[in-house]
Amino acid sequence: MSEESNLYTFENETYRKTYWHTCSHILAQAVKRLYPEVKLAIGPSIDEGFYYDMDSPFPFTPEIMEKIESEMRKICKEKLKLERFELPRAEAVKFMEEKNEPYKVELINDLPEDAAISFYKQGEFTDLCAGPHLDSTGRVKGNAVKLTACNAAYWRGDSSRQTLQRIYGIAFPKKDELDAYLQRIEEAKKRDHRKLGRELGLFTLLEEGPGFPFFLPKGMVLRNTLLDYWREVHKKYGYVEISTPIILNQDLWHRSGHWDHYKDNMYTTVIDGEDYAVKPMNCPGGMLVYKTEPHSYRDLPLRMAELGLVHRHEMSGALHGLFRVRCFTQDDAHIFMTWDQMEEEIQNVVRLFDEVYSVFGLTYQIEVSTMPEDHIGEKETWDFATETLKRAIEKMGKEYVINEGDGAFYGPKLDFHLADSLGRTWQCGTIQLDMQMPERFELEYVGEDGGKHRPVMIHRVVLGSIERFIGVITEHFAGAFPAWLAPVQVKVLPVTDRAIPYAQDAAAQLDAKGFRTEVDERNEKIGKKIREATLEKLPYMLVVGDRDMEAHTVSPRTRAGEDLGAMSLDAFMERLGDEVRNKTI
RNA sequence: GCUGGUGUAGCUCAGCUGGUAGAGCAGCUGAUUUGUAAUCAGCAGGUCGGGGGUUCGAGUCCGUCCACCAGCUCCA
Repeated sequence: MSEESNLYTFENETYRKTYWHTCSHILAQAVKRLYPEVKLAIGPSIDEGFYYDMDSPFPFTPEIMEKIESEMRKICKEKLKLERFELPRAEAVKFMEEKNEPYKVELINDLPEDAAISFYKQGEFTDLCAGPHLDSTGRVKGNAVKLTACNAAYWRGDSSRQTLQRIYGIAFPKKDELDAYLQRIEEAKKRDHRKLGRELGLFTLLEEGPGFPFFLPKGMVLRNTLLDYWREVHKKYGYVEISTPIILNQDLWHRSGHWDHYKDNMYTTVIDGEDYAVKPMNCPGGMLVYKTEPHSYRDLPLRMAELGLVHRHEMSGALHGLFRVRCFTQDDAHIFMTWDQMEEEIQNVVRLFDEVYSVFGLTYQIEVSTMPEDHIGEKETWDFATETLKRAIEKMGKEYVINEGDGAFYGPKLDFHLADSLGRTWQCGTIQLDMQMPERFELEYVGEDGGKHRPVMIHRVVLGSIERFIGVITEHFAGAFPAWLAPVQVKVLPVTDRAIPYAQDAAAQLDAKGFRTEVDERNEKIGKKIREATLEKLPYMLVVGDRDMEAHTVSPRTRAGEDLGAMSLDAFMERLGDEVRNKTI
């Protein structure tokens, strides 16, 4: 596809963002027409739509939002020309002062000395804006504009400043595109892991422990199956497993630097008059294990994995289902190695990631997070570590984006953002390179030369948090987990009471082969049993009735509603066994 | 933590301007024995998120705390 051919279509990102940006001006104009007392802050386009932040003396209720929407439609019909002009700084400030727009005045004052100060005028409305914009409000299709939400946002994203009200909107060139978009949002709601988690009996969150999830029996089967697989993969990649305590004394946290950099998020306790803290990360425990015995260069790289339960005090407003909790299990590992093993070892970790993510059909984008303001260690060490991370993945042909200043306090990292089936992304895996902890804990190994040397370390998680990952795959699969993961793989449904013993016998055979099986012995019609088993989203139902008893068959049905017809139980078990072994998605 | 909203039976939700709670599903009991997405009937189930206040009287009004939801901030 040639570049110019799609320049003015909605698929072109630049055009789309320009379209949405003009929408945000139309939104502001509509609000100012209806409510002149509202003060305007900023209104950009975003990845999906646009918003405008405003300071309003009253909340924007749904009724008000509808009024604004219809005013926006009117403005589109008016086909107002958008005209750009510039003003010198002093006049620009005066212009916005006269309009009584204090936020705009602040924005102008903060613009760099040499910046052109530009405005866009449409009808009676003029806004400070760098542009670009569509040439007329008539270019926006009025009936395909929708204001989707109104929420709080801080002025300039600073939580210590004024709370503004942000109105979100979306717009498309065609009405049916808007409808399709809204339908996709509905679909995402149906997949919400909090709803599915309750319906499928996986986990629950209770008032007695906000942010501390309870796993229910079916959720535990899923979790343990996931962890069995995790252990299998890690064994294959040369890891050993350890477990370290949840509570450790406060001296340790001072030594590791966590106390200085992380104490606001840590739970503390006192034991026998001494201060302790509940671990928010597993690394210090890993350091102590490393130090329990001397190491030779022959031991390296030493890959120590730990399914570590950590607790972090997250702000109450940040909690969200299994995605953001206050206690979770990290599938952590600390890899100790020599400096010249770094690159190869990073690649070894990435290969493990690739293998695991592909099993779930998840794709990812890599972010390289660099040195944050709050950090330990020298800039040169950081630069070296950051370059090593980049080089390792570049050599594997991986692409990445830079996330400036978002590294951990002890080192830069590669973050793996997984995209689910709806295209939403979640940060799960991370690979962090650390030259600080080995220093602080005085880790050593004996080199080929017989001298003592300091190892470097990788912290890494693949799934990230087991809880979050279960949330992600619940939404990714919409609760219909692949057979190898499904808490119940087969439900046997006797048509009448006469078939119950036959059903129990089939279930016993399935069970003996290791398949997770249930029998629906209730006195209900087969249609109801099928309906309910389908809603439970389990992979297979086995209908068994008089005909099957006669012919020594079972009649499997998939959750997708496909009747596979009568077959022998052995034939069915072979089919299911293949699916489980191959981890078919 | 901040802004706005919500909180009624296990779940999904009714309950008008204040007059001490209702449905469907789930559960239990019984009838029914049924072949690919809901058989019928009966029974039981709630100090209406907590604790205050206003009132003759509060699920309904007011303040407060808690939890949840949307977002901001922060993050695995």
